Amino acid sequence: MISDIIFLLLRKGAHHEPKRVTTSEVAESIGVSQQTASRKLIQLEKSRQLERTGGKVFLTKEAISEVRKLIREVMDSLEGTSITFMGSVVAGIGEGAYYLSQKGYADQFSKNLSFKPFAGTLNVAIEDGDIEKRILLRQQKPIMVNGFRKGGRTFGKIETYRCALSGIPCAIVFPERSVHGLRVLEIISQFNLRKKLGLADGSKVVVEVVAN
Amino acid sequence: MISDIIFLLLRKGAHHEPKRVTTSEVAESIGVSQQTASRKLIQLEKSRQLERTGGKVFLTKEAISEVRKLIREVMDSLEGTSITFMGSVVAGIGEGAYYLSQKGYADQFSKNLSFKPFAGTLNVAIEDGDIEKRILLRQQKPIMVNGFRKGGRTFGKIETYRCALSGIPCAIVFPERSVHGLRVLEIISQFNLRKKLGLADGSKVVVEVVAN
DNA sequence: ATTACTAACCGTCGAGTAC
DNA sequence: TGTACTCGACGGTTAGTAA
Repeated sequence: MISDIIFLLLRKGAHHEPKRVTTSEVAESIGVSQQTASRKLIQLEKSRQLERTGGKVFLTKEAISEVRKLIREVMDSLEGTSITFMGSVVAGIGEGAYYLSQKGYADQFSKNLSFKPFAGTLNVAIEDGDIEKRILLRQQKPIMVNGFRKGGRTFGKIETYRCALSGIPCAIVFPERSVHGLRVLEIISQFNLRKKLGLADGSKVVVEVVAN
Repeated sequence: MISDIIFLLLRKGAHHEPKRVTTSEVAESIGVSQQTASRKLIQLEKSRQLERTGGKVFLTKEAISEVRKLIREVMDSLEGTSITFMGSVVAGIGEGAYYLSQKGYADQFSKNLSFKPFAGTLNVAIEDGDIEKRILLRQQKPIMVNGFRKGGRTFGKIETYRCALSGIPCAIVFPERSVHGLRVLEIISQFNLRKKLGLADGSKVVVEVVAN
């Protein structure tokens, strides 16, 4: 069983570098007393899941490895519930970037998808054989991003679905009035996917939809 | 905090369909008494994380949703923990080219890694300090390329990991029976990397592993 | 066989407190 | 400030056992 504290420290980034964390802080976060938090930290230190020096906490490789193992196991189990598209990168017309730069959308993406999107979409033309999967996907309940008005212009609502490209958390977006046909998926992510994954027009990609 | 039992049931596939699970089985798996397991199952049922009917257990959508949330959080945190090897190009013995020319492998590479590899591998000797990173890498879930038989010969399975050299998407391959020691990584790509990146024996390279 | 109750146990929790 | 010790009390755990 992986302790709550490990997940907390992971969220704090204590796997990268030692992070300053007080016992009261830990206590607050996991809902126990300062004393209990202190004791638990000592236990974790003894079992070599973390190291402490000068009030700073650092997760050991062993602990991270354990977490990775759990994640892998769970992902394997959850697999099969997912829809997978094969496709290739196609050029966009830069319109996605315009929409993503709108605060009205960006804030909602951050809130609902838990990442703030890079200002640009990756357009993926899916293989003919996978087009029916698109119908399947659209039958699922989307994560909604509401429309808004700004400067006399109306920005329509956007329906999104979480997905992953090469393990990177992304989202497929379906704007109310899409300029794309049924063959193209518009994908947003925290990163510039072309750069991060070394993609160019024509690059083959696999878009794995993960359930919300 | 997500209970051990939820992860156990997930591994059993109790999110797809009700699964037959006994309290003793659960007890054994999580290292408690049968009585405790029984109690915990009752608690989980009360908190609507699972449903039980006729000795079968079924995870609720709520529980699965919770797990997905955790997984997403952890993956986001782990992001950027990417492993990077420093190394230098070394001469190969041309064996890689022979393997890659085998249709049985090439097709799978195309499918699983989404590029059809150039018939030749780049061998990179990693720096001594980075050898432990190799262990770390091997703990991650590889992209599998299955073995096959052809003309009475057996070709073993290959475990691969996505990586990038100077932004070019590549893969590190670990054949089941490798001729290389722990110091050498075998890298494949769509391109002739020596040509494309102007590499010669001894050239320093950075191999960046990207999450699968 | 399996599940789940009761009862006694023991371990964990947190208040108080020293450092 | 913040950490970690002691110790009384509470709650979770297990053995025994009934259904």
